[in-house]
Amino acid sequence: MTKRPSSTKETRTATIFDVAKKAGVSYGTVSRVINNNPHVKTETRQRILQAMDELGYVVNKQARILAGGRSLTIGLLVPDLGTGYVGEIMRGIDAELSFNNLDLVLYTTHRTANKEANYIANLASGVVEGLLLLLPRNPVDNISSLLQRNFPFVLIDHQGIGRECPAVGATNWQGGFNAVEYLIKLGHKRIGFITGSLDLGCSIDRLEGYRSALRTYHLQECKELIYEGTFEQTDGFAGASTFLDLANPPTAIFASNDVMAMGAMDAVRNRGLRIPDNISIIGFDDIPQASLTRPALTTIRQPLEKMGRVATQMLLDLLNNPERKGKRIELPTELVVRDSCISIL
Amino acid sequence: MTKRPSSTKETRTATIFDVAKKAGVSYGTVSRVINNNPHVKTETRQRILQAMDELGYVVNKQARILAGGRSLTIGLLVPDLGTGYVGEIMRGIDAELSFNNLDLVLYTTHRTANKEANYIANLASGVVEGLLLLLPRNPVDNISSLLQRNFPFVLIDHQGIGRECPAVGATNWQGGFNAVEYLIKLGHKRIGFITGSLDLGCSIDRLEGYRSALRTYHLQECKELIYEGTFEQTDGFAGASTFLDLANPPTAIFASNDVMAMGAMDAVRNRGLRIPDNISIIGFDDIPQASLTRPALTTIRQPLEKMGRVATQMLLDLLNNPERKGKRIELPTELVVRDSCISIL
DNA sequence: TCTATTGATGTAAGCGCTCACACAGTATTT
DNA sequence: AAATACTGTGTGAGCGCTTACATCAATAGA
Repeated sequence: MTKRPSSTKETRTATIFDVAKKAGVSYGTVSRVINNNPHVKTETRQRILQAMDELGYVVNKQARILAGGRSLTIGLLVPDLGTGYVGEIMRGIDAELSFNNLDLVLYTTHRTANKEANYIANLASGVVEGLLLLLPRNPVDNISSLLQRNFPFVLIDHQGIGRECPAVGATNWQGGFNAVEYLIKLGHKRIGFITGSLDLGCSIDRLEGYRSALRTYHLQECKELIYEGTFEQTDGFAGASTFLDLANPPTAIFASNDVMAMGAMDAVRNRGLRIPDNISIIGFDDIPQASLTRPALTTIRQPLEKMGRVATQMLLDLLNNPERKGKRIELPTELVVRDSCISIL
Repeated sequence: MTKRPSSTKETRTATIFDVAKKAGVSYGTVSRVINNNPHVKTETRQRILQAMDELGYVVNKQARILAGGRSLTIGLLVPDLGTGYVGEIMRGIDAELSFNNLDLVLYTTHRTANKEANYIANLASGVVEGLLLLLPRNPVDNISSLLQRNFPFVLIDHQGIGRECPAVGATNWQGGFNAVEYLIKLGHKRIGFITGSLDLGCSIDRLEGYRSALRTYHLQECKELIYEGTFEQTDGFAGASTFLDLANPPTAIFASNDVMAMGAMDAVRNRGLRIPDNISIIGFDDIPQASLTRPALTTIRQPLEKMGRVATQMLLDLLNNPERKGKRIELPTELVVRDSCISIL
């Protein structure tokens, strides 16, 4: 309960009253300038701006929010930190926010799971103006609560519930299709697929893309060539191992994300096999590590950084136009050919 | 300037007054309960707590800060996002903060570079109670400003100015020494060293560790075997390339961080040489990618996640005991042997 | 038994701001 | 020329809380 230095006399920071006094106007006018209210004479505005500058005045965010103003900060809810995936998206968000002079409050899921009330209250008390939800774990609860409160938010890399939510994703179906098509054109006929968590729409879409490509090229879908994973490296390892144990193992493996692809690479090497000579591997995401593996991983690039950017823009748009109903945007994926796939024709 | 739903009548959240009314006490007493003031009868406290619970009351942070209370959030200043290095440290910070029920506001350097005033003002107005500075770019300015304001902060992976600052780092000297000692014991006599940014204390320390190890084992330090980098992958590539152009190239390269080590690996492979057969490479950090490279990178592990944790604990300690003068803590580094170094004895 | 101390509560003031309203002055309309 | 609009500004109230002080009862010390 220590008193902050800022509240002691000596370090007092300037308030609108100080500015008003210095500029010879009332505090109300200063407030108008702060809020870009047009009803201020240009000359007066100049004078106030100058006074602010000389005093080093900066608006007190707490007071502003409390009085009903804007907080100019948005919240970001992420499942966890430290994976390249989240980092990339955050970079995009940060860049966009920075450009618009907004602050970022970070919430991690494990935290808010315990303190749901607190987190909701933060929203309610205006700490953040809007929310960016990155791959939320228990989306239905959160989202319906937000919808009900009419609180602005954008989902990232998540389908939302009932497609009614503002969301930014990638063309997962197309990406899956392209990956498999690429392998097929390389001559592969037996292609193993390691899925992501099937409770996530993106995973389903990638799976459907895989299936569709097989159908398009008149290949039979084999049950034993689909392994259900959860986006973890160990799933990739296990999936690939399972495939290699098959009597008739696949000649190529498509993993629903890069991390699992790396796990698969490990499994393959573990058997003394070589990539891509003995088996081709393709991933999904193009996280920064993908180009660093040996062999460098061929993958479907999701524009993660851009997804962050676009989602943020969308949220800002929603904030400025509350009546607007956010829609779902899908950013195109792209095949990035590196060294982990080979033609067997 | 849209009004938040929270300020409309229908969605009004409960205030201390609502709680007070429900519990049949005055708002002051409710405030006491919130702030753990001992002067409340246990029975009364129970009643208030229950009322809070029933009303779903949560304290309004803005009002609390404005009135002079604690914000319960701390700020984190990072140079950028998306590298494994920052992510790992953030994980530690987040875990510790989460444990203590504190929120996190994220500032990235590029942003605050432009908006220095804003950032300082945020501090002054109590948005954050303390600050964690991760590898600040222009540390002298920031730090002296913070010291002068007597504002609580902790440096991470940075020496500070004049060793007077609370800081958490790793045993960079020892780590550098151990890396080189390991190579020497493997029989290497010509060891190239790629430095980090030499304006950072940690880089200097690693360099000194390198030198000290050479001296200890009676090896001559060669000017041409020290390449000055800036922690970027391209520096690793350039440094290794330079070494390989030497008439008498080194048999091992020690890079001041893993990212540069990866760059060096690329350069080596680019010449058609093999790691570790033709040249051994050792890094520093042990970022998550390090174990994914081929061959897996031998490196000096910095306990990044732990550094984040410890720094956070230190900051919390500082907040609770303002009179205490934070000291510098160095966490031990550790040699992680993987596959990128080989004995040439 | 009377005063000093502490415990438990209530109350006033104010943190720095925004918003709604009031009101003067100027411009535009009829 | 009067009515109507706007422009530009000042003022009051209040956001939800903490803090300092006031109050009053209960206990302790003399």
